[in-house]
Amino acid sequence: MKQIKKKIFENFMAKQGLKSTRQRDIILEAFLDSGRHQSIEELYLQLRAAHPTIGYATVYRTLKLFAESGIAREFHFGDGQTRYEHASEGEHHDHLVCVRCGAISEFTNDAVEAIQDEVAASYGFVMQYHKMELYGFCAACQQNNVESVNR
Amino acid sequence: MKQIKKKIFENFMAKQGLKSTRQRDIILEAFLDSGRHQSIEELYLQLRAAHPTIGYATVYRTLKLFAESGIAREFHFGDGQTRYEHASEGEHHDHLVCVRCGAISEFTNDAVEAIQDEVAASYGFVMQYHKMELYGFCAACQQNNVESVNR
DNA sequence: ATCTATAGTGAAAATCATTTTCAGAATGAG
DNA sequence: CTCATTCTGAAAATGATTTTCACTATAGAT
Repeated sequence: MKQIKKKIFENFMAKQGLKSTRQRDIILEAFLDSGRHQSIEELYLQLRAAHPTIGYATVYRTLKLFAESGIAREFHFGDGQTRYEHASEGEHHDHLVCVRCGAISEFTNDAVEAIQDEVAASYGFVMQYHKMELYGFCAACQQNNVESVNR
Repeated sequence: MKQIKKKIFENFMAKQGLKSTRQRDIILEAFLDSGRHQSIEELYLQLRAAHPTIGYATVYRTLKLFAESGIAREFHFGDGQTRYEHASEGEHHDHLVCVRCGAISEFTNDAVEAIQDEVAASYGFVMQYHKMELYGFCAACQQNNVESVNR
């Protein structure tokens, strides 16, 4: 999986006439190893530990390239930060976001996918992509009052 | 409907010990008369025509109050601007967003609502609210290549 | 109606995430 | 190895939103 994505990105860069650099390799590696739904800041701070010279702007720029190449997808969950998650061709899932601790989990539901196509069709829409997010209290946050933050 | 919302807001303000002011009345009136999905800037510019002295900050502050009181709902459609739409107790709908002209239409689908509850339950989630957005090309944009912008 | 504590306002400054600029550094096709 | 091109990091710029601050308006008590 990781190798496939590296390959996809490599092909994308070649096709666009863009160069492969040490920084991009480092950021790609870190992104692929990271948990899903990382914010740019989180990834930057993590990177910075091992590679103190990498700049914020480069992380921004590189994550944008990942999204363009198709190996990542951009997300906004209303907290003002852009997050990136790993993306795979043909694969789609939706999100459950805990409004208390911020934990984000994923789910897939075929019925939802089907209904979406139906709705789009009935409005004469040609759908490109869609988002579905359920916001509420996750199981953990209902039980304890601990400040559990886990994205 | 308009009167009901005014009443709801009035009650909310009273309960919070907040004052009723000329500006808030003006903004409320404009918001209720406006189309749905207005961005803050759009509403501000419209207001400014009739009331040149109203400040940007006041519009921001007042729209936040509308959202807190329940008569408005905040939305982000990925264009970096916050939009507010009219909200009513118990009523829910989702959105179709045209990626070309930006037109936003609404739809409701009971099956979607039902499935959402189901999914949330299966994850032990207590759902507060949810969002579903379909992005694609609206019927108009498929036909003509005109720069039709209509939110 | 008047006082007065409190909340509200507008303008400008501050903030925060993100983007751009710019001068120097790295890459890779030839 | 050369050299045009792309990259990079740091800092400045941007754009949306929030806060600050001195002043004003509101509303409950007098």
